[in-house]
Formats: sequence, structure tokens, C-alpha cells
Amino acid sequence: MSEHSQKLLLIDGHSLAYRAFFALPVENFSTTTGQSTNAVFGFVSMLLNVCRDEAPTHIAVAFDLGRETFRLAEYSEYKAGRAKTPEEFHGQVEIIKDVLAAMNIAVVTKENYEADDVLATLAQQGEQKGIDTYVITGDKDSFQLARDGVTILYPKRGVSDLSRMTPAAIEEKYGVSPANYRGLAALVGEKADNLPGVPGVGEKTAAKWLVKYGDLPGVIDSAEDIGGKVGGNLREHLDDVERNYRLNKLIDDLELPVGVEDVTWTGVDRPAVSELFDQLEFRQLGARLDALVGPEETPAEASASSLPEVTVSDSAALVTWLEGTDAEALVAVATNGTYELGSGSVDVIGLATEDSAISVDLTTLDPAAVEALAGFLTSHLRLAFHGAKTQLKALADAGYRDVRLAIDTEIAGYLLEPGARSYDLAELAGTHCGISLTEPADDGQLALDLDDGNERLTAFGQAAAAIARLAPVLTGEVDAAGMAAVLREIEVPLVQVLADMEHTGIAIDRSELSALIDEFTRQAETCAQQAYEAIGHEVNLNSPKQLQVVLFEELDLPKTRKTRTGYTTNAEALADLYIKSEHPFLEHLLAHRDVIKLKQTVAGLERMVADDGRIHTVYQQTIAATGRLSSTDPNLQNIPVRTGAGRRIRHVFVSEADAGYTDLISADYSQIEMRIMAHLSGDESLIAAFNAGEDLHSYVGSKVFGVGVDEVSAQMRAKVKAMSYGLVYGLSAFGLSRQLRISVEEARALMEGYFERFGAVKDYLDEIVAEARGRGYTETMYGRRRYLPELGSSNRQIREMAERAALNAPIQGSAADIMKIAMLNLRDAFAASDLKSRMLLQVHDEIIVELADGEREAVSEVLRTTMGQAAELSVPLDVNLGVGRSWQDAAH
DNA sequence: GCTAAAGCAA
DNA sequence: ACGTTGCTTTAGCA
Repeated sequence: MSEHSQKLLLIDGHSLAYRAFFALPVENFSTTTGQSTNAVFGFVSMLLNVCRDEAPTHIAVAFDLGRETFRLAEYSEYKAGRAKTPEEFHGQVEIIKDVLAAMNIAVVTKENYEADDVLATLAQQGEQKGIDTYVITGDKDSFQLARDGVTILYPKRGVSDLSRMTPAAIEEKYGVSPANYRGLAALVGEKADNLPGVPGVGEKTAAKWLVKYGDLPGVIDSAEDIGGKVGGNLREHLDDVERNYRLNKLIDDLELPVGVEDVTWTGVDRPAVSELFDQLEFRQLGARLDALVGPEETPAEASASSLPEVTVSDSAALVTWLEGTDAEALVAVATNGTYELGSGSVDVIGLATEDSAISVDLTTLDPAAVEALAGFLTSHLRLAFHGAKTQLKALADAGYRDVRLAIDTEIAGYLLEPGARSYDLAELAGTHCGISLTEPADDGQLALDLDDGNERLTAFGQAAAAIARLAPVLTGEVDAAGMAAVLREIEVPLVQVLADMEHTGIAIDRSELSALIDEFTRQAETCAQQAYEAIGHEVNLNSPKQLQVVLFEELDLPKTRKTRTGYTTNAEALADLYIKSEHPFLEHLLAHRDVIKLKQTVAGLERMVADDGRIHTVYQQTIAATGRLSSTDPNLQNIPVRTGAGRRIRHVFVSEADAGYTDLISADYSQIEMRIMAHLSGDESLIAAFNAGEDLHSYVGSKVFGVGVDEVSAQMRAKVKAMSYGLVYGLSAFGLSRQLRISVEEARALMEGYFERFGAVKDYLDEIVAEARGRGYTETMYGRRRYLPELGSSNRQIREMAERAALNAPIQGSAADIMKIAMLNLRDAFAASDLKSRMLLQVHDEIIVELADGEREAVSEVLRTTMGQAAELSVPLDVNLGVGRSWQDAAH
């Protein structure tokens, strides 16, 4: 290529990124992970346009480097008074640099110099080599660089519309040559750089003087000759003008690590750019890049088509495959099985490495093959599953015990995006590996043709093959996000602990349960009859719609708070209505509500009692966005406890005396979230409160109300307690006032008093939200993330919800992490001491253990110390214990 | 089969 | 508008 056809493109990276940031609405540009991308998008879009229009052969992007520029050293007020850069801009410059790296575009910086100096130096070099040069920058000082062969592309509005500032264009616009532009800028001043000019002198006057006296030194020499008010101003501000003139000169002879010849543009690393654009969720830019450099061959198809062919294997082939598999290799497993009400079975297993996959019908295996498979599953060190827990339970029931889990791709997917709805294997394989997969029908959806048995079989081999490909990709992403320990040391080991707890289940006193059902059913009927009598007819008390007719039309009671579909009939509103009207219908309706809820709860429990007389709840490990577990089938984490009638339900959860388990023991963390808040905020007063050994809320109350601990009244304690707990949820003064039934003013005063005493808590909560807004996610003590893209929403309600979620997530999530660590350590501690007692339930901050005969003292000690030592905080982790035959009796 | 409303837990 | 994280039940609609 001959020299004169070369074209050099020089870009001021920071200046263009910053302009792009303000040109594009930030709320329209953010990834699902919460990273703002508007500046990146605008910058890259501009870059692609210019590359298309100018077809440069050389490109360099300069960034400012170092805070102590020589200009600042000379003038300490340089660029002072600039608005702080918005949170959402942070990080975007680094991403732009990543994109540039992927596009093989040189990034040039020079310590203590600004980007424009770098550009001036490169432009100077370009000119000497006779290369056509284009400088893109939002800084007008660069106009001094314009000459034949050096054009400034100056963004008019936003970044997409660039003015071509040739020497002629500058002359026309400002009335001075590019060489004189510096003088003009010095006279006029530059507000953005905090460089004041001569008052009353604008571009027109400055240009007139420069033309008349030749250049700025000429103007200064002739300052005495200039009359009028502006002449006087000039003479008064000569120092400023000379300073401006010195500072706005761009340095064009820097020693740079690279020269013009080093910034040849050789084309883009298309796969790297694609991956970045995927991460940034840029769709249209990929197509525009294709138009520029030609489309990429699709590696997605390549990897999908290279998924290994699935071989349907018999006993002999299975044994051969197992023997031929490297002991170090990652082996993925996908099974077809069921597990319900405490027992399960498996009939198909798919096994795969990265390049080999088999499917096996387990019902056809001979004993030797079964033994070989069982041995493999318990000994192989790198087994990967997708949703292992159910499969481990089913495998155990089928005789394949102690399967050693190394990685679960569903959990890895959850950690990467804990707010997602599901972690479907086919979806993850598609988005992370470009594999398209038709999912095997799992959970008993076996309505397939028997003729199609082969297809059903191979589906599991194929799933295993996808897992084998997916696992290293996902673990790499988890590691990169700093969650390696959360995955490998908490979540994956926990799978077996939960599987064991679910498999064990908790014993139910069935006769007592059915007696409760009868009792609640009778009471519900009585309440219903009384309610009907009060209004003279029957109505479906479970139907809010029908109730609204009765309450607001028939009885003409005052309207309650509006819901989307009408007026609320919730308990709070009904209680208010009862105070106002004293209508007996309301009384009976509320009583019915209470008792029907209890009836539903106990009836639901009875349906879930398995043949072994126990309830086997299922813990969901990939649902709660904060890292908590949840419980289903049935939910044992919301069994009533606040009312006497509710607590009677806990009386049916018992230890199984006949099997040698005398009691249940319940261990719960005392105020764990408040303790975490004390630890994370480092608030000395709150830490002191926990170390004081007094009742926490009374102690805090004594500080807030300025009285002695003994003088804290029950009301004061209740207020402080509500306040303390509300903090963790982002409670407002309004919410506090409503909960405590006090005025908003009083609630606000209470909050102010609280924050006065516990200021570091407030600072910490504010900081969590600010930090989350900046980087797009929150983090627990152990690095578990929660992404909150809604923090950038322009919808206030959505944004504020995200803010409350942000301040809650690290606290609730750290508590969840600590409890999970405690559970792992408890499992080990029980095993180490050869204790027969076993963990049954987890209710967020509580563990229920079934206590084997004679182990009360030992287990109590293990629970207290293991839970207490699960984390090292700056406050003690207190554990409360209670023992009794039933869950209720074990309450403390 | 879906959503809304209700209410239970930490 | 106003307090986080969940699950289950029922009614009522499609």
C-alpha cells in the first residue's frame, strides 16, 4: 500500500466516552447483570461509523493517565469544580479498552499527560510521514492541530454527528487560523477547564484582535492600545491570558511507547469482539461490524455439531466405557428418574466426557455392570450433574450411594445470575456454549412411544454431553466473578447435606395431625355459619370478589385501600373496618380467615406425609436471589409460630422414639442479621450493644431514648426493635409509622435518633446501595453476588425497590452463607464424633436436629460451638438451644 | 394453566 | 409509593 493512501485515525477515548455517556440515556443501556453500557455503545457506534466512512489504515485511541498532569502542577485550579463523574460511568472506560483490545486497536497513554497531548504528538508524526490524519476529540483545544492533512472531527451533538474541522472550516467559524485558535481560546477562557478568560471578550472580539495584531503575543504587546471597557479588562487579566496560553498548548513531541507505524489497524479479533458484544448485550453492533469487516464463521454451530454422538450401551459397553475413561477427566452424568414423597428410582443414565457420550438403560444391566457403575460413581473425583440433588436421592434409592459430586451446572448458573427464573440445561448450554439441545423429558414425562425408546435413551447421553461442555465454561465464569469458594466450598458440598436431610424427613404424629384437621375444620364451619347469619345469606368467604359485594354494596361499609381489581379485604383492612363499624360479620369473617388458614396448613401437611410417616420437604437451592434456601412440598419454613393455635401445628412434628430418637433439638442464631450488620458496618455502638450482654433491644433503646437500660419501657423496646429489624429491609419513616401505629413525625424522629447513635450503620447502608449502583451488583461476606440492574431504572418505584433489595441482599445473603457453612461443619462434626443424631430441617436461622438416645449433651455442645464458630465476626454469634419431643416443645 | 389476593415464616 | 426473601391456597379467568 502506498503511503499517500494511508489514513491515521486518532481518538480521545475518555472525551468521546464521556460525551457518549451524556448523549445516550443510561437507563436504556444496561445489561441483565446491571452494567451500564451507554458510553460503551455510543463510543463503539461512533468508532464503527468513522471506520466505515474514513476507512483508516492506522488507529490509535489515547486516554488520560495520571492525576498529576503537568497542567495541574502549573495551575492547581486546573479542571477544578467539575461535577463528579456519575456512578454509572465508572467501569465503562475499562470496557471500552477491552473492546478496543478485541478490535486490535492501539491504546496509547503517557503518564501525567492528557490524551490530547498524545494525539498531538501522533498527529505531528503522521503529518511528517505524509499520512492523512483525523483527530476525533471533544476538546476544542485540538483545533490548533488542524492543517493540511490534519482534520479535526469534532462532535456536534452527541457522538454520532461529527463536524469536519479543516483549517478552512476553523477559519470560517472562528475567524482565525488554526495556529491562532490557541490565542482565541486563551482570551475567551475555557470554563470546563476552570480557565477564566477576559471578561466581556467572546470569540468575535478575540478574533478581531488576533487578526489586527497578528497573534496573541501581538495582542498582549498592544494591550495598551486597546480602548474601552474590554481593553481595560484585558490589561487587568493579562496574567490569566498568558497562563491560559501556556496551558492550552498541546505537547506534540512526547516520548511515546509507540509511534504511528505501530498503530496499523490489522482488523478485528472477531470471536473476541462477539463474546464482548454478547456480554454487553449489543445486538445491532455485531451486524454493523459484520458490514465493516465481514461476518464471522459461527463457532456456535461448530461446537454444537461437534457434540459427541451418543452411543446406546449395554452392560459390556458400559464397563468398557468406564474403564476407558481417564480418572482425571470431567465426567458428566444425567439420569432419568423420579423422587417423590421420600423415595425414588432411576431407569436411564447418560454419561459423557467432552468428546464421548453414552446412554444406558439401567434396568437391563447385569450385576457386574451395576457394581462397576456404582464403583465409578463413588470414586470418580470429577462428576458433573445438572440439578444433582434429586438425582443423587434417586440414585441412592436405586442402590448407587455416596455418589461424589464435583460440580453442579444448575448451581453454577444460579450463582452467575441468582435472579433468573430457571436454569434450564438447554438454555444455559445455548447461551454459554452455543449448543442447541432438545431437553430430555425428565420428571416422569414419559409419555413417549415405547418404539421411541432409543431416542428417550440418547437424550440423557446428549444432556450429559452438554453438561460436560458447559461445566468448565460456567465454573470459569464463576471463578472470574470471585465466587469459586461459594460454589466449591459452600453450594456444591451442601447438595449432599440437603439430600440427606430431605431423604430423612421429619416424623409426624399422624393421629394428632388428623385430630387437628378435624378441630380446625369444625371451627371453620362454625365461624362460617356465624358469618352467614350476620348477613342473612351464604357467601364464599374465600372469594375477595364476593366479599367486596357483601362489604361495600350490601353492608355499604367504607371503602378500603384500592387494589388492582377492586378494594382490599385483607385482615388489616377488615380489622379497621370492624373498629369503625363493629359489624359482627367482620368479626366472624376474620375468625374464619384465621382458622381456615390453619386448616389449610394442616391439610396440606397431611397430604405430604410419606408412607414412612415422615414429611420429606424439598429444599430449593437455586431460587432465592439472596442465597437463602427455600422449602417446598411442603414449605416447612412457614409453619405458624406466632399464635397459640398455630403453634399447636408444631406439636405434630416429633422425634421418632421407636427408632431411637428421643427428642428434637432446635438451635437458632440470635439476631444474626443485626449482628452481621454490626460487623459489616463496624458501628462501634452496635458492636458494644452486642458485647454488653444486655437484652439487645433494651440496650439500643436506652441509647436512643437516653435512659438507663432498666428504664426502657415495653413500648420503647418495641419501637426500637421494629426500627432495628426494619433497617435491614430499607424501612421508611412511613412504613415504621404504620407498623407502630404512630405518626410519621414520631417515626422520623425515632429514625433520626437511632441514626444519631448508630451513624456507621446508616453510612454502611447508604454505601451498599451506592456501591451496587456503581458496579451493578451486591456482594455477601463470601462474595456471593446479586445483580440489580433495576438500580438504574428511570421508574422511581422500580428503582427504590431495587435499592431496598440492594441493602438487604448482603445482610440476608451473608446470614444464609453462614448458616450453610454451619450446616456443612455440623455434618462433619456429627460424623467426627460418631453421633447418630441427624439434621432434619433448616429454617433460615434455625436448625432442627433429631436427637439420638443419650446424645443430648454432646449434640448441644456441637451445635453451640459449630454454629457459633461458622463465621468470625466482630460480635459473638449467639446460639439458642431447645430440646423437646416435638418441634413446639423444642422451642425456647 | 395462568394471575391476583391473601397470609404464613425468617 | 412507602418492608426484604420465600411458598401455598383459592378464586376466577382463559
